[in-house]
Amino acid sequence: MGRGKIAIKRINDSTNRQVTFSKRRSGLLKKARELSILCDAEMGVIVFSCTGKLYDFASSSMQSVLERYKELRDEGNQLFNPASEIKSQDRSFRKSMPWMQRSL
Amino acid sequence: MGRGKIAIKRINDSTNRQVTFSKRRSGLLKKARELSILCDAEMGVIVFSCTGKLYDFASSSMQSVLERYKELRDEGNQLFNPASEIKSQDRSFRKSMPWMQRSL
DNA sequence: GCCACTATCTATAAACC
DNA sequence: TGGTTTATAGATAGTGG
Repeated sequence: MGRGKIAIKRINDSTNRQVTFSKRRSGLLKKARELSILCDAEMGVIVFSCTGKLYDFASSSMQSVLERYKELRDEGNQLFNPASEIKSQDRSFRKSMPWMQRSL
Repeated sequence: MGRGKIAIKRINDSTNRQVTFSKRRSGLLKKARELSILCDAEMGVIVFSCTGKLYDFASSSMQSVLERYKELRDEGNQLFNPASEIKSQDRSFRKSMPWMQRSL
């Protein structure tokens, strides 16, 4: 969008990259906020800038989103009950996440 | 965007809400992917539909994003070293997140 | 590195299959 | 219920201060 079309690849010029990051980051967070409100969806967005600064959005609270994410991952993992029904998921989220076990 | 303008408030009609969710979710994930590539930013997006289905995107891996998020939260919390320098953050992320302590 | 402008590009609300 | 089309709203690339 804008005066010219750009290819989706890393922007080499750091100044331009920073400007684009600022613009698109705010656009992304706005879209996230709108989606959560319009569709009553729980969601979270976490973004780190190149300089390590954090920007985020959570419809409820990030804690709630991450807890729910972890629960769904645990279910998908079926670490302790491999025979039980597996909830359908679109993508490959059934990989083990031992680093998150017992964190709550 | 579209034939008509809509207010940013919960869509009451469930069919319409579902359609909008589907469209805007894919748009959001696309934007997230573009931002991460264009600006070389590490990021993660987690979305739950009304029906509880999970959709997400992570530039690297969700594990990496969440670990980094936790680390930054811990720094900001300064739970064990309140006198040390506090990294600047835009928003109110310095609330305690005891539920995440010692999870890694 | 940040705000304003605006020509253009993209996302999407409705309509239609 | 899920794709396709189309007009329009919205996002943003390039530019200037």
